[in-house]
Amino acid sequence: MNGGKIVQTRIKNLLVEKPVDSLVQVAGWIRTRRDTGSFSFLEVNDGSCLANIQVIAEGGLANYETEIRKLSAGCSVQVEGNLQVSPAKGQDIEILAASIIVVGWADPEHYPLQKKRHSFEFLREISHLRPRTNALGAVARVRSRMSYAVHTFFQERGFCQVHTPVITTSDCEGAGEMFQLTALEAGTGDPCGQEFFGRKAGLTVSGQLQAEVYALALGDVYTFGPTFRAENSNTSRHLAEFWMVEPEMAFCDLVGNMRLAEELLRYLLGDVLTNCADDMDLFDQFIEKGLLAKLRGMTEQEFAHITYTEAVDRLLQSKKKFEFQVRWGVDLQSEHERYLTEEIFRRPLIVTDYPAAIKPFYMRVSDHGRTVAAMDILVPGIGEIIGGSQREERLDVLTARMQAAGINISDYAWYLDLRRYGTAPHAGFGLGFERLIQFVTGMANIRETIPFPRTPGFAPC
RNA sequence: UCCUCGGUAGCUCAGUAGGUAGAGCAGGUGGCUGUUAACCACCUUGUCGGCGGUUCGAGCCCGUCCCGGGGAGCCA
Repeated sequence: MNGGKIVQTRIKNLLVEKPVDSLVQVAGWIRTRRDTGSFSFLEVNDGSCLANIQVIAEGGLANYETEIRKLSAGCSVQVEGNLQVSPAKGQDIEILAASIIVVGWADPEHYPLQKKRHSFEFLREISHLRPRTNALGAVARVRSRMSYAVHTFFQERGFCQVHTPVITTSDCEGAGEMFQLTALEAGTGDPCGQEFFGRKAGLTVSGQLQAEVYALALGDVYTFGPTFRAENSNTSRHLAEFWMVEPEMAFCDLVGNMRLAEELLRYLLGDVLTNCADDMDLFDQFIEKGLLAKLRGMTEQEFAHITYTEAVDRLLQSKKKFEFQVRWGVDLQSEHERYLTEEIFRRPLIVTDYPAAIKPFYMRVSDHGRTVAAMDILVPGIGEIIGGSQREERLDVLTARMQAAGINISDYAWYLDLRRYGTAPHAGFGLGFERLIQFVTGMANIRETIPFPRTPGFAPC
């Protein structure tokens, strides 16, 4: 170490390149130590990949008795030594240490992570340490790769990324409760925060309305950022803060919208299967048996597609007894959605053309006026993963719908201007990023798909 | 927010005719072995979720609150 960052090799590269008989240096955290009579085996993980590298620490090392025999899970070390072929089963290569520097100790009496498997509920209580586990580390790498793939997908297709605001004064109807913003100390003044922006402001529930602005200037755009919902919702599929991918395309209708959504999902699945193979194997083996087969099937098979009306018919025809009755004009319940995607079609399903009365003002009304050009993509196990629509581009129709919904037109003058000046058909959708990660990793609870989950009553750091 | 099941050692859990608690793993000590969920022996550990109540006596019964799982609503 001669100032600056320690120069070392990432374990991922060592395991791929296997530069046998060369001097290597790794830095990471001890997973386990096993002693033999005269030397010790250390499992070191540096987070670059799922696998550890085995380090042989011989008794002759200067700090063998004083330090190495005291190493335990969680300690950070810097190891230098010769990479050699391992004579025993279990690993191809290992490092015969020439020196091991203990960078940071982790008192085994108090370090909460043990060698054994922990419950995800417990790990959630130590969100600052859980990325050091195999499963949560794998989720973090998959999440990073998926994020990269989202950008690659859109950039390769000429989409322009737009950073839509986190603070907003316009509510995106039908997108849940908005967190309200204030600059005042609690209880000292206007609770709605009107003192700062001059009007009620909150954290965005969707970047869609602002994305529409840029779509009607740049053509194809997308936003990918944090989104907030103040709903008091406690399920394995909800977060108060989550990330959403929202493309918006000008001169595009519902068909083009559906095509893009399906293409995006299949691209992302293919990418992660190719580029996160080891992590995905872990999920397939320990989190959801058959996960890989399920995902591969999705990349090969086209999504099913039916209209809401057809979905209602199919549900009515089925002999299945539902808790909630199926009826045209009423939104599909979770049990209906799950039955459609898990039992009837057994693959991702796009449902389109919902009744206008149950959908927000911005969705394009059909000629007969009964339905809107909406689409939901349902996947087995998760339910709705994408929701989108063709937007209402006709000024008079949009204005009428907003008035019918009781929306203050003057607050949305800017939104109506998009229809007043050079309006164009356009469409887009929102993809819940964590729900996608949930689907891809097989994690049962969405709180394991984001580093620091925020849920009602839970935001520890 | 509603329904439902839970909260006991650091972790995962057992523990009802109400009589102040156990196991496995982890941790500590010693031994053994190119080990890899290592193994063998011994040892340590508890405001039984919080508060209140019933009772001579509560982990166990009652009330209430908090937290977690599953489901619902809401949604992505």
